[in-house]
Amino acid sequence: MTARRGPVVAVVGPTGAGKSDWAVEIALDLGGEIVNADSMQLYRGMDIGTAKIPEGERRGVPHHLLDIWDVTHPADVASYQADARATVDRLLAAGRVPVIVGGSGLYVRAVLDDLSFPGTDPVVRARLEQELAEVGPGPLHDRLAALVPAAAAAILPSNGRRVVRALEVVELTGTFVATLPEHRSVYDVVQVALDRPDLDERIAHRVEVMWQAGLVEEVEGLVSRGLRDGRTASRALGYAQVLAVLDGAMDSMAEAKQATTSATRRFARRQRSWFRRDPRISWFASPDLAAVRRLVSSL
RNA sequence: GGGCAGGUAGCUCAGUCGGUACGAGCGUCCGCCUGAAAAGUGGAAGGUCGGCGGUUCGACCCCGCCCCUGCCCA
Repeated sequence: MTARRGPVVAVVGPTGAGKSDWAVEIALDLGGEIVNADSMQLYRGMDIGTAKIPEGERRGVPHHLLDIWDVTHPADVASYQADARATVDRLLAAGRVPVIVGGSGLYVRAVLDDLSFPGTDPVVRARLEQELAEVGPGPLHDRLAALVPAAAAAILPSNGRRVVRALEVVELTGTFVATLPEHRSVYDVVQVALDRPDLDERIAHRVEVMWQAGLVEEVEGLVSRGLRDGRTASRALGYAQVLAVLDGAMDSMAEAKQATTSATRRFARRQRSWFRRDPRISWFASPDLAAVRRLVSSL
């Protein structure tokens, strides 16, 4: 493992709080560059619905790991981790401050913390998923319990997704650890979270603006590039709902908009509970540049 | 003024031939999360069943009056 070094800044928190803009300010202030840690902004062409910061608002600050995947590419934390680590290391070597920004909790941890992902095997995975579809999660969980009791105890029998992955890893490596490691970083990092008391209203407004800005057209354009086949991209908030209307599964765009708003709020709550358990994070209700500067200099 | 339908969880609604509300979805709150993570998943808290009175051993469910909402007729 690499020796601890930095500084690295991470701007996290629920969606719609204004992380991107604050991160640009921070980068400008510290001589840094942005490293994206938002799983959906990794996709090329998904701009409006992911609220990707427009070129014109980046104020000259280089942004890395935006638009690196095609919509058909299934998201993959492990490969993201490799890319992000390489980027961060390169920036540090150049004397720049990496400013990691994003609301994908697992992705942020994959960059900052000592997480190493066991391998994967498409064949094994496909077989297990097929089995899951046929018999449901119960029997698979029973099997996991026989193989690695501790892992089974930590994973609920109803969570087919996790059970499948656990079985896959067991098949590949002989065991599986079903709990996340300590919150300990491999870098000297300052993590700040931005949240807002009026986040729900902001989200509703943001969704409204996305539709006005042409989200529907964006989705239509992406469909021709294979969005429907994108395992991850097709499920993105806003995109999934527009697709549902285009496919006739949902009646109207008004309904899609409403569904997007409530799903986004639900997502924001999940993000909060993810980041809340990380004791290293300092929370802010509005951007505070001076506070970040202070935290960085006290590293 | 008359008629009809309805007033049950924060919201939309189920439900009970009179015997402790089996409620559901959404929302809210809390939690989990190692190669799909804007995904996946578990739990909890919320109801004096519109008001008052009556019948009854017992009413949210029956009767009366009243209030409110919607529709219809005048």
